[in-house]
Amino acid sequence: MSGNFIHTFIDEDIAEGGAYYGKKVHTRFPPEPNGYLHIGHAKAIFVDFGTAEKYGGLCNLRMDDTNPTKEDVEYVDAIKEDIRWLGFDWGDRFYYASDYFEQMYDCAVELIKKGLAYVCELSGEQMREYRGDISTPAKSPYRDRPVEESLDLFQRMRNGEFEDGKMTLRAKIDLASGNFNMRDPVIYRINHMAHHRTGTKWCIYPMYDFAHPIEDVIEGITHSLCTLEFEAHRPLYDWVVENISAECRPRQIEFARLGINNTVMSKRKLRALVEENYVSGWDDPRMPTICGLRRRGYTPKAIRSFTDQIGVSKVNSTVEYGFLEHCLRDDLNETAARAMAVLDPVKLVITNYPEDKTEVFEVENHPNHPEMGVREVTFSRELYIESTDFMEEPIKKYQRLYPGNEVRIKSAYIVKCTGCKKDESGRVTEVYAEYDPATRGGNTPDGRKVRGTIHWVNAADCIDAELRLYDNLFTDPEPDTGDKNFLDFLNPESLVIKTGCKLEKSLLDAKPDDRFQFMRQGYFCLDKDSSQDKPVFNRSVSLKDSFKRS
RNA sequence: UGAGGAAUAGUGUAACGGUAGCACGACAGACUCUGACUCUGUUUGUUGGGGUUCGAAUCCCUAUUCCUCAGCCA
Repeated sequence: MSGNFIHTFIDEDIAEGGAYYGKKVHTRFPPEPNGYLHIGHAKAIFVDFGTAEKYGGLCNLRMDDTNPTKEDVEYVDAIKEDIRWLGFDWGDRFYYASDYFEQMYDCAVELIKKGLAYVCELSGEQMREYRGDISTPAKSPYRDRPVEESLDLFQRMRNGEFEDGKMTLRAKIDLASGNFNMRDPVIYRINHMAHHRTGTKWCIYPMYDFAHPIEDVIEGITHSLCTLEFEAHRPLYDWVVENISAECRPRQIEFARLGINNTVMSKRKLRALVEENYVSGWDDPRMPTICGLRRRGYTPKAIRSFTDQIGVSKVNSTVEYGFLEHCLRDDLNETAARAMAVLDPVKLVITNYPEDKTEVFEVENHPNHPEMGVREVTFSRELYIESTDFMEEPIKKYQRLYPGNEVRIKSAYIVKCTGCKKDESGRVTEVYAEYDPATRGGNTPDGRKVRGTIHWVNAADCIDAELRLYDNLFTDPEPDTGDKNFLDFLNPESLVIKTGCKLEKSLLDAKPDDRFQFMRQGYFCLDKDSSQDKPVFNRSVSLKDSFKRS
């Protein structure tokens, strides 16, 4: 792994020594349990866990659950499962920010006592009005409230004496700061709502800017890695760490979040896609969620390879979706078993092959990995082949079936095309060919060159299946920038269901985690909807096709 | 016109002040019982303008462009 700017910062910290940084590098991944993890989180997970790993340190998993209005236990388990699936391990360091509420409260009291926080009775509307602007400082008539009074009011806020929004606790910093986050930010608000873990014990909850640095201090985090939008919050982060009784000084470092073209990544939008039924659920194979990618057939290795290679920087960037696909192909090419499947079947009749004869051929499961073994497929007079593997009038450089041309029927025989039959509309219904018995097994004893090899299944001995082919959910590279609305760019062809596909019999034994490469059709995996009666396979990604139809 | 960031090929990402490299893509070719894989080759880049220096992507000045911030969200 090559170094990135975060490593440079950490190296500097280590070089400077100091009481704290002599210890192990300690990071954390702090999702809010209000939705499912997506590929963007995978990058953050890689940065957080990967950085700790690089320095022989530790990374905690922490649920940042300081706002009960949006959070739910349902997400906690899903998040843990996804991270585990990606292959990261937080050991016994799984925490909830809500477990620190008492300590956060104590910190708030400490700030009030130091004259660094006060209870403010401005309403939300008033606060907005009083916030000022670039040239006008903010104001609050409650700023100089005596410490004792704030202490009393804050206690009573906690006791539940006031309704939501009635008052807030604010840090007393700088009402004229050019950084609005420093204009006496709210650090506690009243919210009479049951929290998914603490129930009704609390009716006041700390704000992110106040809670996060405290969480980091409590856990002994050395480097708090987060995304770029928190850059302007760093002065506040540092302010909190400096003004509470902290035993360590975590350093916040920001990096760019992941963007992928033709993809939306915000939880709000993904939720809209799910709730308005544009997709089948959070794990719809078209979703950029971890569970969606998993169902699509992505492997943890491919995702880690992706996050590893896109790099970490402070530049807002958009990675091409094709790069994610490349990473998947790269993995699956080595590990996926080969199998034959015909998506658009047309019958091929070997006219000089006996009608009642059946042969069994052994086919390798992987051309480069003999240790993956072989499987048996049956062969007889009538086969199904891909309709695109025959052209009555071949185009330039076409090397598959056309009258007079020879091709290899994968692992079986070499056949010579003799013609075809068409229906009244001109559609080819059957293709005819003659086989050469001397080429059994697909060999050419006379050394003749046969350019094309096509895949097939035995018409009398195959399974009927449904294949689902996916494309990007959006047709626009940046579906939600400027005045655009991402819903206007939903791709109507993002899911193409192909029924009546003919698969070789061995695929009946497929298991959920198996991955297959269907010759020239891409990589597939069994879908969770699949059953013995109705096998369903998802295409994870297509194969590259350099054949130019001109 | 406030504050904080960022600009390197089509995309992403490297380069103590010392030959601008890597990956993906694209293009061309070789190989092939997958028009895949693999291999070979080609293409394209330091935002503009000054300055310092023997030497600048890197340091300085300046211009331009883009991103983030005025939630009692995170």
